Amino acid sequence: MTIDLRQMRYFVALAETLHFGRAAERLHISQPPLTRQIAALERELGVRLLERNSRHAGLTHAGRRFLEDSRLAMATFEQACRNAQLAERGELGTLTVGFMMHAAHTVLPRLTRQFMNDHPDVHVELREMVPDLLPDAILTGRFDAAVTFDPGAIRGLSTDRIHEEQLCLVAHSSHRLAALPIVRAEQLAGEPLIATPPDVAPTLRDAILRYLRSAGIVPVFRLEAQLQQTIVSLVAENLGVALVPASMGKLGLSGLAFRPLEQAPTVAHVVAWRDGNMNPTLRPFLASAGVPESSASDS
Amino acid sequence: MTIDLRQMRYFVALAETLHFGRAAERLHISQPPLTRQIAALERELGVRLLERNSRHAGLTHAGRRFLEDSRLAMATFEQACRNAQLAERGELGTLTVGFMMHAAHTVLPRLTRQFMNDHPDVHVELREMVPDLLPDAILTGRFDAAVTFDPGAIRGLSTDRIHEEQLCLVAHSSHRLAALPIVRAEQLAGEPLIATPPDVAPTLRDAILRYLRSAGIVPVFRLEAQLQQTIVSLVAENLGVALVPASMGKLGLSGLAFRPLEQAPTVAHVVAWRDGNMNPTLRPFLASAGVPESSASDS
DNA sequence: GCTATCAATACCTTTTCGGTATCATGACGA
DNA sequence: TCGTCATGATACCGAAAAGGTATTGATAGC
Repeated sequence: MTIDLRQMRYFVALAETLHFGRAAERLHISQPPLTRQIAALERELGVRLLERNSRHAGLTHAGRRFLEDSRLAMATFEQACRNAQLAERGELGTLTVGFMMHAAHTVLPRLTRQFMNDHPDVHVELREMVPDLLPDAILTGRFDAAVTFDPGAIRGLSTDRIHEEQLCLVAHSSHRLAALPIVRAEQLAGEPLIATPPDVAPTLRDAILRYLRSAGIVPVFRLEAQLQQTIVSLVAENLGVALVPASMGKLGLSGLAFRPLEQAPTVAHVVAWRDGNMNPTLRPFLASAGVPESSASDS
Repeated sequence: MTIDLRQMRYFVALAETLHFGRAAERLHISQPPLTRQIAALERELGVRLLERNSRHAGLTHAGRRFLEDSRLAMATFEQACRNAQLAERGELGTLTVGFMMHAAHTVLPRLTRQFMNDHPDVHVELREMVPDLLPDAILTGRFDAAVTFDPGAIRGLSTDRIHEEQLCLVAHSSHRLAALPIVRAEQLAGEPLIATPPDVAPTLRDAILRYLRSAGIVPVFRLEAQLQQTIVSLVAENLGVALVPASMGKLGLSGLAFRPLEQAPTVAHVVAWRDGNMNPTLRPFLASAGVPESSASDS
């Protein structure tokens, strides 16, 4: 078929006025081209769309049907164009965000709500993952962005700090350390500690190690688990104490004491993304996360 | 926008091959026009659809979105064209059929099933109506066709007989006439009859009158109702006897006796339509009803 | 650095589209 | 009944757009 959207547009105008002259005027063309295009349309369709009585024209049944369908087709076409523009501006599309479980208790909920409010037509896919696997998932393009502990400098990966919190001590309520209003590093000497394995969250593990070593303590790790939630649960069973991000205290588990540390170390959450990720929805997401325009764009 | 379906078609071909030369070949044009049309499309949309690396091209996120939407838009467009052709052939559209209630027990079910089987995309609207109002409803265009007792010759109305049946006597089981295997007109003398009012179904009323008068009987109508079903129900209450189309006996009401009449008069069902009704679904409907092509077309 | 490949550009030809003028037709009024 | 008016169809012309051929430009791989 050589039928054209123009012919469809002409036909709709004609069907709505049922008058070649007035329809042509509305289309900003003269009457003869309109007559010709309609004739061509009818010829190419092989369908009589209008009943002309030389006095006034009326739609045939097929014409009425074609009018409805034409309106739909034109709307669908225009929607396609509009969507392309929205997609390029990052206001329409899909964004896949990986995050470590711990972030579900800190920045992720508000970040997600903020972004989804500002960009209602972006489909967001959230994927939980242990921190050490996130950088690779971003670099291979499986995720567009990630929220995790700072993984340090990685080639091709940009990061921006969006959250920082102190570590605190968590111990069973009956533990001797639970009686202290504030805990000093030296007081942890010889205490069996529960922590994440070194490869799962190196930043967090390192922060704990540095803190203890600066007080001359050689830590004893007898029990390890990947998730902070798991660690806290194990502490609740009195299997040891742990240094965890202060936000874990908000979970409201009973039988536990969260105590501040003197000169407490901090851990940061970052949002991370691949340099050169062209998903247009990424920039708005970074903007919602508070990443400065400069560091978002020079990646 | 001056964006064209052609450009969309070109883009889809290009997006599917990701190669200007091969896409152009598939479109039966040479490569330069394709390059130009795609460039024009991107310019008019204001959206970069392809990432060209001079070695091979890839879709941008917006391009991927536009590809999906373009496929939908093109399909919708083609559907519009196809539908117009189907509508003209009467294979798609809406047919409104009025009918007298009595036809629901005779020809209407099989006629409707036949037509809907043969024309699955035609929407059928059935409207019950008392017989005397049907011709006007057709002439004013509210219905495309009607199934009713023969209304006689009406200007602008064509009819074709599609069903004929004898009248029979219906009486209460305890009635004296119920004992007879066959009933003669003379035996109805003085019997109170239930019938339709003269203006509701003149043909039927006249057939009954002629039958009785030919036997020299002056009928006594003490009770009248519009619907044959109502009449039969009243007979079941022993409020009188009635002459009704034989098909009423199939309803299976208990306590009633249906008896054949000697020299029984017949009543016909016709399908009726307005001369010059241009609804394309009407011809196929008349064909399903068994109306000869000649009488359907010369109207 | 050379070559092969592929998209972009230049330039020309053909097609299509729109504009003006005019014609054909049928309704309406004198 | 004839003239007039309204309206869609045709004829013809100029402008715009599309496609074709030849060529250039850029880059990946040897």
